[in-house]
Amino acid sequence: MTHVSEMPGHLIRRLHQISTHVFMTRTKEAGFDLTPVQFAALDAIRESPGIDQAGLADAVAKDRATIGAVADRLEQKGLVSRKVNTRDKRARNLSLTEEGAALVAAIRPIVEQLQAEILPGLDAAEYRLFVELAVKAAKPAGSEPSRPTQ
Amino acid sequence: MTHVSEMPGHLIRRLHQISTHVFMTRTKEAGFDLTPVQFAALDAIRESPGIDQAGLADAVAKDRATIGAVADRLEQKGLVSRKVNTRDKRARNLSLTEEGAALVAAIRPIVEQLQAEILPGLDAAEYRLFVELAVKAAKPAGSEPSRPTQ
DNA sequence: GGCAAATAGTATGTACAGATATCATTTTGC
DNA sequence: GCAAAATGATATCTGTACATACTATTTGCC
Repeated sequence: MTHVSEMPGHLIRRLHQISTHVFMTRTKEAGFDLTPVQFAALDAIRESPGIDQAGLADAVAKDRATIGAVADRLEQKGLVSRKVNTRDKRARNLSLTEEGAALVAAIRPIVEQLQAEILPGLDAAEYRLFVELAVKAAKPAGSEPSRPTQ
Repeated sequence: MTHVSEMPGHLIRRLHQISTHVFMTRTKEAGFDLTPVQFAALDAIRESPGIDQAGLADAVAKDRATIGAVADRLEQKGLVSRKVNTRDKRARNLSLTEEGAALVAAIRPIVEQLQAEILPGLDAAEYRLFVELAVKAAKPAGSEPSRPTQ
């Protein structure tokens, strides 16, 4: 009988927890107050300025309700601006403020560096292997780039 | 420059999401209404009947506040009984009710089966490799069993 | 034996995370 | 061109998840 602690579900939950903790600790040390999801959202907006919330939800793999709340907080922090799309009045186009762009630029190197700390038990080769397997596992069923999300 | 979608932090968050979704879908299909954390807690109590909440928090790697809330819900569902420890009146000893024990026995095979679905993109060998790497990565710094958590 | 430190649990507040329902607006199907 | 379906966003609800602060109790130390 498999022990719960060796089931992928439990292991992944543990890693998620460690990952979040490392992120929060390191970024706070560096003087920032941002969650992993907020960072992911900012980075996605940087890559696709003017993206709407549904598009952002898709880009960071969250649902619209969650992204709405995240956008609220980012707007309140003055990192993101939200403008009603003139062509589709249902949609809100998101873009980084100057402050938001500066913050992403400053925090990105830190985030890249802390990745290694998320998997401290693995050596370089194992780390690469883990990432490779995780990418493969997290990819949606049809792996061909036939549906470019748009 | 590494893309966010290939950073361990993001990959792990995605996998966690998929994992939770598979768990909820499959167990609901089978007629159960239980979250992954609630299942983990029940299984830990089954393994250590009479464990207190701090011990349980340790066993499933959550903090005391979270476990208090989980225990509330499990008690309300009639799956767990909470008794004040007579020797230490601060502590509450948790054990499975008859209903709780029956539920764990019924749901455990389902949970074991759905694990494979969490990583659908991986073949058997890759799956085993992933679990091996995840176990290694999730293990606390000092890997020797010198500190048996008690 | 008595007081400080440690510990178990609870309460509160913030932030995801997803389900569901609702509303406004746009697209479509005919 | 208009009703119906689809879509973008918001609101609400449940459930983690953790930090911090607080109470009650126990333990350690002198």
